[in-house]
Parts: sequence; structure tokens; C-alpha cells
Amino acid sequence: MAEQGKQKKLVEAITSMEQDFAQWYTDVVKKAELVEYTSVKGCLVIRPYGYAIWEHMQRIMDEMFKATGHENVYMPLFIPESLLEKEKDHVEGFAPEVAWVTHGGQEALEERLCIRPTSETLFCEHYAHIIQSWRDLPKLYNQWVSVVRWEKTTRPFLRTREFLWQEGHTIHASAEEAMEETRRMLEIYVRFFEESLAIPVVTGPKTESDKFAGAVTTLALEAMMHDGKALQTGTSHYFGDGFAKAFGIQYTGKDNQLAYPFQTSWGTTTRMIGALIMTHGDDSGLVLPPAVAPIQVIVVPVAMQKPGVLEAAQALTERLQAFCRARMDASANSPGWKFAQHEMKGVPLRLELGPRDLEAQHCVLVRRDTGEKTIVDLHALEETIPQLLQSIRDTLYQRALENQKRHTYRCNSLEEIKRELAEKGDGFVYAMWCGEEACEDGVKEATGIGSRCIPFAQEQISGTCVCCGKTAKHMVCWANAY
RNA sequence: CGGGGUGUGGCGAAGUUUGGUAUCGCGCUUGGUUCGGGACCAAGAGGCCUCGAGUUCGAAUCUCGACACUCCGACCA
Repeated sequence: MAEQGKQKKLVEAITSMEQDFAQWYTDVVKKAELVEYTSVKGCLVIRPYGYAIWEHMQRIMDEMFKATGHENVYMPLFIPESLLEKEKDHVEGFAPEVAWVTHGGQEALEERLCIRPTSETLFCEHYAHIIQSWRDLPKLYNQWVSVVRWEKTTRPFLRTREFLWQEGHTIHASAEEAMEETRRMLEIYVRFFEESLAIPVVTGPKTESDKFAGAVTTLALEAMMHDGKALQTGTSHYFGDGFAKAFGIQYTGKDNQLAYPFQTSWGTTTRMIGALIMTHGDDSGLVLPPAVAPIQVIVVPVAMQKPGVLEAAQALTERLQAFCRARMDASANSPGWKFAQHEMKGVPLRLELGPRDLEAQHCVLVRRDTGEKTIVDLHALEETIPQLLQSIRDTLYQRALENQKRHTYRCNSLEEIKRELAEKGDGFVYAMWCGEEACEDGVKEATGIGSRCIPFAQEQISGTCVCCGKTAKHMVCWANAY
């Protein structure tokens, strides 16, 4: 009997992270009911539970955008080929992965239309129409839409052909102001990641070869996943006046001279959900930071056929709903099944309420992050639950930060990089670089890891480039990436 | 896009070598007993074997092609 039960559990369990991290990830996204595959490659259904996580992300970020003066707009889905082609670097960067619409009904279109891979060109066309005077600047726009990039290999949330995102597009009178905006939005992302997602990030500009198609500077957020690989989780670009010149956006300044304005764009995507899974998840499934958890407290009535239990659990759930996202699971499944199920879905807190608890006027609270059980007086929940939720966020953040620190290696030579990676596994490698693309490629060639960004938090690891030995200009964060 | 693996009820698999009309576990439905870590009994329902061509009296099984998923590379949020 006992053996049979154990066997059953093994069959239904997800693959362990250690055994196969990629398979573990796929198991979690499926079993936590985040996504379902469709018949179109790289296009997934984001199921209600997964979409609810996205909605919380949206809500929190949108508030931050609005608080800094941004407005939401909506640009069309289609971009005519001629418009996409106006900025040379931009089209070269995106052309290989755009999807084209060639027919309307039965008739071939005179000019084919691409499905937006990003909307710089549409914003530029629009700005050219509406900006005439210095009084029209700045424009601080954002949109929440989906975009399409015809990726060759796809993975749920990490790389899909259609994905949801927000793209901010701003236009300013001066380069300084635009650069400041680029930094400001990066900082907003950092704050969102750290406070709401409990994910520490490394930030800094991308190298020349790695920046966004058409950008002067690309600032990136890099997060470390549990397996030591890097995931780019957001970017903020400074465009200078390159797009303005390519699209003929001009305004008349206070000095009555025509001038080109300066632009930025910045974006984050549903990839953040993937980051969440791979940063906090464990062998029991998803672990969600409370800020974006669709359910923060799951109430599980135990022995709910006993008189009064279900009613008490229902009343308690309603009471909790005044200050947190609480839900009761009164399904006919056994308590053990419910425990496992809600752990799989990453619910931060579980509240067990049974006849014994009712008699003593307390309940059992179980944290998802540590598994720790505490017995709490029913009258103290208004105080205890918010504290626990905060504590869960803090613990998740600290844990992720420790993982990042433990897997950050400071190296002085290519040999050292190879040795560290071989001995300690994937991670961030901090090493000096001369600034030459040849050496960037050289590091990739020799060690297999690529440059992620040039961290703002620079350290002087040595004076010379790890690749060529010449005088170093920057410390670069290198890593294997998703 | 290059290299591997896989595709059989909702999920996981057996069956494919040696062609004969599909089996098991979980899940699902109904009724009952249970309930503090993935409960149990009984009775049911559910499958153009990924799709398309071909070979054959006959194809899940053999041949060719397509598609999807997945892993490892190259590229990207």
C-alpha cells in the first residue's frame, strides 16, 4: 500500500531541477497551469492563472509609468515594408524575424505589411505628424500590446513567436533629457524587479555589438536563473536623434530654428514570468512572490464534512479578502492533494483550518518559500499575514541574491574562466575587457560565454583585458544566456 | 537554421523489430465511504494510434513527405 502510494507520487511529480533543469521548467509551466500549447509553433495559450500573474505585473508597472508622467496609447498591428525600412540598422536587425501579410482576402497587397516586431517605426511616423513646436515636447508614451518575432526555436515565456509586452516610446527636446529618461525607466524596472518580483538584477549598457538595432545605447537588466544562466529581463534604449533624422521628425525651437528631437524606448515582456519561475521555483513547483501571486493565501478546510468547518473557513476567507488575495479550496480532493496542488502553483501562504483549530481558535499557516508551519491565533491574522507575505518577499530576494553572488566569478584569464565554469557551473563571470569586438568574440570562442552588459557597478579586477592582455577599459559581465 | 530525441483517449506509458483492427496506470463521470501531506470501494464514459500520400486482402506497426513538441548549438525580449 505504502509503496504503491509512493510510486504514484513519483509518477505525478515534476522532474527535479538537478536531474534536468530544462525539463523541470517545462513541467512547471504545464503543471502550474500557466500555459497550454496550440497548433501554431511558438504561440501558446496563457491560461487564466498565468495571465493573472501578467495582469498583476501590468498593474504595478503601469502605475509606476503613470506616476512618472507616461500615457498609454495604441499603435496599429501592421507596419508597411517601406516604413520599416526607413532606419537602416533597425530594419537589418529585425528583417530576419518578421512575419509578413501579403494578401487581403484574395487579392495580393500592393505593399506587404509586417506584423510589428516592435513599434519604433510607427511611433516615429506618428511623432512626425504631431510634433511641430518645442511646446509639443516631450511625449511620454507607452503601449501594452503583443508583438511577433518569427523565432526558430521557442520556449514557453522565454521565447515565443508572439509575446505580450509593454513598449515605452518617448521623445524629447534634448539629448540629456532623453538619456535621463532612459536611465529613469531602467531604474523603475530595477525597482519593480527587486520589490515586486524579488529578483535581483545586474544592470548596465550592452556592448556595441549587442545593442538594440538602431540604438545609440542599450541599457539592460540581467537576472541570474537558478541554474546560473543569465536572462535578459528588460531593456531601455537611448536613440539619440537617429530615428528622428531617418523619419524626418523636426520641431521649431524657442530660437525659431528647426531641430531634431531625441528618443528612447524601453520594454519588458511576459518573459518576466519565465524569470519568476526560474529564479524562485523549486522541485515542488512554482514559488510566487506575493506582489504578483494571483492567490496570496489559500484556505484549506480540513475534515470539512464535520459540522461548522466549511462555514468557518468560508467566513474566514471573506475576512482575509479585506486585506489580501485569499481563496478557499472547498473541492472534494483530499487535503494532501490540495497541499501539493497549491504548492505546485506557488501560492505564497497556505492556511489550514480544521476542527482541532476551531476548537482552539487558531489555524495553521504554512509558508511556500520555507515550508515553515506556524500556529496562529485566529484574531491575529490581520497582523500576521501581511508580515508573512513581506517576509516571503524578503526571503525570496535574499535567496536569489545569494545564488547570484555564489555564482558570480571574478576572473583574470580565459583559463580561469573556463576553470570556474567547469568547477562551479554556469554563472556571471566578471572580467576585464579592452573594448574591442575581436576580444568580445574571442572570449565567446574560448569559453562559450557571451557579454551580457557592462555593469554600472564596475570593479577593477585587473588592469588588462582577459583576452588580449592590452589595457582594459571596462569590467564586463559575461554569461551563458537564455 | 544545423544536430539528436519524441509523437498512441486529458496526462504518462506498453504495443512498432516479426502488419491481423489497441493495452495498462493516473485523471474524468456516477454512487458511497473518507479527509491534519498527493484517500478507498463499486459501476461507467472516452481513442480517424500527429497529419498526408503510398505498399498490402489488411497499417499504430513498412515506405516517403509534412507538421508539432523537446534537448544541444548559432540568433533574439
